[in-house]
Amino acid sequence: MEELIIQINDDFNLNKISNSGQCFRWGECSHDTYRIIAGADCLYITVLDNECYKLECTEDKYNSFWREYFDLQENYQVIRKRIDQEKDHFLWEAAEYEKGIRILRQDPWETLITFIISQNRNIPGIRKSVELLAETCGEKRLDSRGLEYYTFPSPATVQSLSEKELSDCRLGYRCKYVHAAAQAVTAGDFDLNRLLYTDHTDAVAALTALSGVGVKVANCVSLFGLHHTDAFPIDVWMKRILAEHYPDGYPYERYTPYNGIYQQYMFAYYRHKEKRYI
DNA sequence: AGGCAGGCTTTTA
DNA sequence: TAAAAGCCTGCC
Repeated sequence: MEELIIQINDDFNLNKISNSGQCFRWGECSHDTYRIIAGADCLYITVLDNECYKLECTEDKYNSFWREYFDLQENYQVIRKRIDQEKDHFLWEAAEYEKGIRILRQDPWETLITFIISQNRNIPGIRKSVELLAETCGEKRLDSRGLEYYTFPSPATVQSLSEKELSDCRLGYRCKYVHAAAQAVTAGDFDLNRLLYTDHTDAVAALTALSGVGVKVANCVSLFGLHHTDAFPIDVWMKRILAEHYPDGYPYERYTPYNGIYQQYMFAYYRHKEKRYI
């Protein structure tokens, strides 16, 4: 088995990332090991001492895929230190508590489908549907420990599914949204990768043109799938946070271009305080 | 025109 | 039974 030890001298907490609600195919194997499925790849990662981690992959695979996936070229300590403890105590406290969250660089297509599925559902339900979709039409592979996993299916593969096959993934009324998105991407009517190079406002405008993609889901895709770190998803929890802690308006300008990263700290922290882990 | 009520699949707690 | 990282349609 290929193994690699890396040291990460920055905020990086697997448990925080896993619980942050941006990824739905992370599995906790033990208190210190996670199995991560992303796109067509699977990785076991184990926490060691002194900011060191053991990755069950080759150095080439780390350099070509996982390093970028974890967004390791970005310095989150620097981003976190921009918060003024006096001016914005709630955000400061949230960031201190949720230190270790990073915005993963997930695949745009996988992120789009995942967040269409996410609407009006809790996290266990989202995980289940994503897994069923992968099992239905993803590719079966073996991970580094010889266990099976399913890759996330391509747009063409999802587009080829029947109504019943999608329905059996427990997608409910979202079936037609998932199918339409797969259709648009497969036909070339919708160029997701182009949106990697626009700003988040343009990306949100393009994404909301898709049926079943509203402003909230579009901002999630922009943030988690296109890595537009200024995207700021507002769901029911963020509405509560804004009403409770920013009754006179939220200072977006102060935090550009990292509004989305700060949003993640607040979202996770607030849910933690409300004891809503799922 | 733009805001709002009601409906939607299914799971989870 | 209500709520869940919502969105669409139809009505006013």
